[in-house]
Amino acid sequence: MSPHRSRRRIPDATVARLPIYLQLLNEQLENEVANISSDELANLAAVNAAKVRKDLSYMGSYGTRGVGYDVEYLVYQIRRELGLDHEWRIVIVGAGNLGQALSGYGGFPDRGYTIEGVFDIDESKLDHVVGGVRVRHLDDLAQVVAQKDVSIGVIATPAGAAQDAANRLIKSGVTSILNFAPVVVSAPLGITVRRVDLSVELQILSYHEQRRLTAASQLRAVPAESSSHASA
Amino acid sequence: MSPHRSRRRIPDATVARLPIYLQLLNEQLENEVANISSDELANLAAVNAAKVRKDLSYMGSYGTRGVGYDVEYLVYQIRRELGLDHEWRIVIVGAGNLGQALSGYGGFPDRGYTIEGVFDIDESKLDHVVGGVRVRHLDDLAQVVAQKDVSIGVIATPAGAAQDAANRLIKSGVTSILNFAPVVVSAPLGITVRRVDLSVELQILSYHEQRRLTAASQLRAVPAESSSHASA
DNA sequence: GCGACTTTGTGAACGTTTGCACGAGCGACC
DNA sequence: GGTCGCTCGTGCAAACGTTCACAAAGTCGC
Ligand SMILES: NC(=O)c1ccc[n+]([C@@H]2O[C@H](COP(=O)([O-])OP(=O)(O)OC[C@H]3O[C@@H](n4cnc5c(N)ncnc54)[C@H](O)[C@@H]3O)[C@@H](O)[C@H]2O)c1
Ligand SMILES: NC(=O)c1ccc[n+]([C@@H]2O[C@H](COP(=O)([O-])OP(=O)(O)OC[C@H]3O[C@@H](n4cnc5c(N)ncnc54)[C@H](O)[C@@H]3O)[C@@H](O)[C@H]2O)c1
Repeated sequence: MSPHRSRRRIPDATVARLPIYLQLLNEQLENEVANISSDELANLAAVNAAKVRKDLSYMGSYGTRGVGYDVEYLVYQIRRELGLDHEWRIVIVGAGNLGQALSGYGGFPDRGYTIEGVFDIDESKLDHVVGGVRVRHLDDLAQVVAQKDVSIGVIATPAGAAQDAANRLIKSGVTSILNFAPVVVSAPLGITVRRVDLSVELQILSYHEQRRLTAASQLRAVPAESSSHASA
Repeated sequence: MSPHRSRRRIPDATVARLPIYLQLLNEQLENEVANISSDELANLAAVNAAKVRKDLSYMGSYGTRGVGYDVEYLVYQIRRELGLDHEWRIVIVGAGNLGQALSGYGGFPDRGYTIEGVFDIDESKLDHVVGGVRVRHLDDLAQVVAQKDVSIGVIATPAGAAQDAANRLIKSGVTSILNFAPVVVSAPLGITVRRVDLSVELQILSYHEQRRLTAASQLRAVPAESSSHASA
């Protein structure tokens, strides 16, 4: 496949927003909306309309002036750019509370991600079936990754085991890692690591909370603080 | 309390890194490391040393030239800045897979967050005890939030119910929301909303995966792509 | 076919974040 | 007390990201 290949490099900030546009556009498709303006999409995503246009322009995706964007075509474009025209195979390391919740999560298969295995070292968890996937021993990881050509690994182990899990994933051939453990895992260049850390999120929230409190107690009549952030 | 109050406004990018420094510094404390240089901390956090120094300087936290930073004092400073010298009360809306995993998660109480309630509308889930917290009916939300002075709400409902959950939280008096549902929830100015979306993370990963593939198939000898991102 | 209207695509201005480079301060040792 | 080596704090420039503002390109009604 190669009608037109990834032209420019897309800025990180834009890449992080494309999935959100995609989700909103899919909702529009379900409501049989065939066309959408940058302004409408911007409202849905709670961002600036110029940003939407610029983001979309990176994909070379063309709207029609005076009209807007064809929703279906836009969905196609974004999916292609994000690599969602492939199917991605993933493994989960750690079959505890979080690992099990993830295994059972419908959001994976919905979007073209197939869970090829869930791994743990706890004997008592082995062979349990969670979310339709049997828990296997961590020692089988390399084999499954190689055999099924898995490229994404999810770490759902306790913090102490996360770096080891990452090492094993990388050694097995995984090139992208999503880490839920609250530690910084290091990886060689060429491996993409992203961290999702609940406590970091909470601490950012409490920073703003605290700020609100002290701001309120200090000056009573401030112009109007910008808030309602990176809305979700 | 007001020994010295929040001086300047701290940049968002810095606020997002402070929790990570904090986590690393706490680990250092456990290892009885009393002092740390910006360079060492930078290595642990996988960022640039100048960035670490600048980040810390926003707090007015002073290191000692030629020596480094006192770990304990730095921990104190960051905690204060993030509002972790208060205890924050939170509620969780949605007691499904994710809500239950969150309720049972040790990471909350560890860091000064107290779960004051878990709420659902599914009769069959009411009064179950998950993670030491009894599941209550959503109709009790306002009462609990008011009575316990809850400021943070976590949304773990299906996507369709998330906006309603947010509305109820806000009406009840919550001012910060952490949303796990894959939708954009809108909130009035003055409410901080953060979104944690698994599928967004995966799509960002697959974008990079896809990029690696097409880059490899196009030019064989590129200088060396920067990767190994926002390491965790 | 023309004018009124709409909405895109993008240059340019502006704001934020990063990273370098270096002066200044501190400790240690002579 | 002087010198040396280390590490902080920060001015500055470059990179990155956002927003404005407007010409260009389209639709639509007549
Ligand atoms: N539970 C949550 O809601 C939640 C939320 C955010 C983050 N987290 C983080 O996610 C991670 C997992 O949380 P959890 O609640 O599922 O913990 P858990 O203790 O329930 O599960 C951890 C699992 O990992 C397994 N494990 C331990 N060492 C392993 C290794 N070396 N290789 C493979 N598996 C190993 C354990 O046997 C266990 O099954 C933790 O780092 C936690 O901080 C959890
Ligand atoms: N399970 C995961 O691993 C996972 C991962 C990432 C994101 N998510 C997202 O988190 C959310 C919850 O996921 P889940 O797997 O726990 O789903 P779930 O279906 O297991 O749980 C949802 C719960 O919300 C309750 N609920 C429904 N409507 C409600 C309402 N109006 N008010 C209060 N409660 C209501 C339901 O009764 C149910 O108990 C979803 O939006 C999902 O996309 C889940």
